[in-house]
Amino acid sequence: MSRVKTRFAPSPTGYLHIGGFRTALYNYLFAKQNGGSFVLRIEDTDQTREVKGAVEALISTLQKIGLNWDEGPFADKTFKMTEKGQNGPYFQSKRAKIYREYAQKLVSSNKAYFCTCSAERLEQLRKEQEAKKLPPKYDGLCRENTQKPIGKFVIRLKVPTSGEVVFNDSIRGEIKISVNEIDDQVLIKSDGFPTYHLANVVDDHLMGITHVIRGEEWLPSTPKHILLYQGFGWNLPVFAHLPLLLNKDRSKLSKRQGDVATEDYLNKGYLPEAIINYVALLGWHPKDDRELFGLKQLVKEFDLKRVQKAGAIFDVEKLNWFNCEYLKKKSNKELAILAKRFLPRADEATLQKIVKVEKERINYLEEICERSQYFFNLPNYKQELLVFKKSDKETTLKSLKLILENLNKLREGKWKVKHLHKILEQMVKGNNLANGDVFWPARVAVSGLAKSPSPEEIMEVLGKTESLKRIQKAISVI
RNA sequence: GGCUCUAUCGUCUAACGGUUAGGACGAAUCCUUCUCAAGGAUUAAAUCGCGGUUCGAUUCCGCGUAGAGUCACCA
Repeated sequence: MSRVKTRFAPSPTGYLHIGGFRTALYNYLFAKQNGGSFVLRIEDTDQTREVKGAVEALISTLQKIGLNWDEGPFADKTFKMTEKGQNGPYFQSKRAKIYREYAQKLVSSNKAYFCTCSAERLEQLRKEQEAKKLPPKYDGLCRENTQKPIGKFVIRLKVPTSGEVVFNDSIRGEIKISVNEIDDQVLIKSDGFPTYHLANVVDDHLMGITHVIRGEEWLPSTPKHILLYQGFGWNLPVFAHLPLLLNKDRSKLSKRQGDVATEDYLNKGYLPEAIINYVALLGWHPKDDRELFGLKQLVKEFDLKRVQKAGAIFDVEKLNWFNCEYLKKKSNKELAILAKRFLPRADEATLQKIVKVEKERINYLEEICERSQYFFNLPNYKQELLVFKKSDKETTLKSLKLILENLNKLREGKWKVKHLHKILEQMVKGNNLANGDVFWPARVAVSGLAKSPSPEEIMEVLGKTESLKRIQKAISVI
């Protein structure tokens, strides 16, 4: 058995679809656990669909999330964005000549032919077939055409007229399709570029791909690919068709029903490790009940045999949970760096303090921006909010005055949660008050909110001056 | 419509043909508590239907049903 080699072969549509990311991840995991390599190949043979900046976006997302591809003999070394040790992805658009040569070989061996049918004729044909309720298929008019025509032409695959294609999918088992279901697929388009099917098969063979791990949407066209392998006389790779990632309504995961771009999640401040962990578990599960896995552990534990057959709904709620778990593992310092872009106004020290109180209350880092506004500007609040539900106005006023008086005695250097808490606690005991009489108004005074972290946490972030100012204000409005 | 794939709690999923069908997310309740969050405890929640094979079927087979994917000079 030759060395394992897998590939991720996206077409550059502008962003990395989360389903595409899972495909890439599984390819990566499988290659690495077998000591093999993982290559990236950009399938950009459709000149009409070129999206500028798409390749760079794709690569930058892959790099941000930490999936690195290996170099290969066909790597394009001129590609700028690559880093040390990575010789860049393959670009099919730069290999058009290779595909044409291979298509010609197929024609020479009578496995393909030149077709000069016009778009109009094909359109006409389709309409007739539809009217007769027949499946739309090329009628084979040019089937015997082995001479290269003058002018525009395409090259089509000459699908056998009888028999069936049988292959084994390592996730789904044996799959059988009659050749009658397979159309004489265009291999080389009239612009000289290959279609997906040809380029894919030629590259997978030339690059020595041993395992083709891709989305289930490719299952119906796999027989065409097998016919191509057979036409060339090449050995088949192992095929594994992954179940689809689904919207809530069980249709194929798409835009319009939430974020499907991996970078959207990255931009919102979901951690790469959380995304990797969650996505890995969408369609795969280890033998036991463990759920928290880092990339390295996944490489060790992943098992293609345990990949699910049915599609999986992408549920943000569970992603949130994973993200919270990984957020908790980060130090305040690390989080402060990551949160910087969401709170550009705050300095390093403040950021660390904010992160400390908010990190357990957010699902993803972007939320910290909205959530922590009260640190910078005291929101307007109704004076009634200052009074705890089990308290009254007089007690609250008395309490606030006591808070101001007692906290004022605390030196700036000791303005920490621990000491602040102790003072407030002693105030409660010493004055025969309830916790709600003291902590609630203190909290509302400094946050202006009905729901917030505890008063002492907030005060530590605000500092003595600002905290006392806010308490003073509460006394004046009540 | 043809072809192909798929089917366990709301969601992700576990279960050599033998389990009180397990875990996680989410939900609910309670505890803790100044509120929120976190934490702790508890609860509800599933084998698509019908046949067959078998002592025994979530598991194997058939038929149905439902859902999805795919039928391009897009990938």
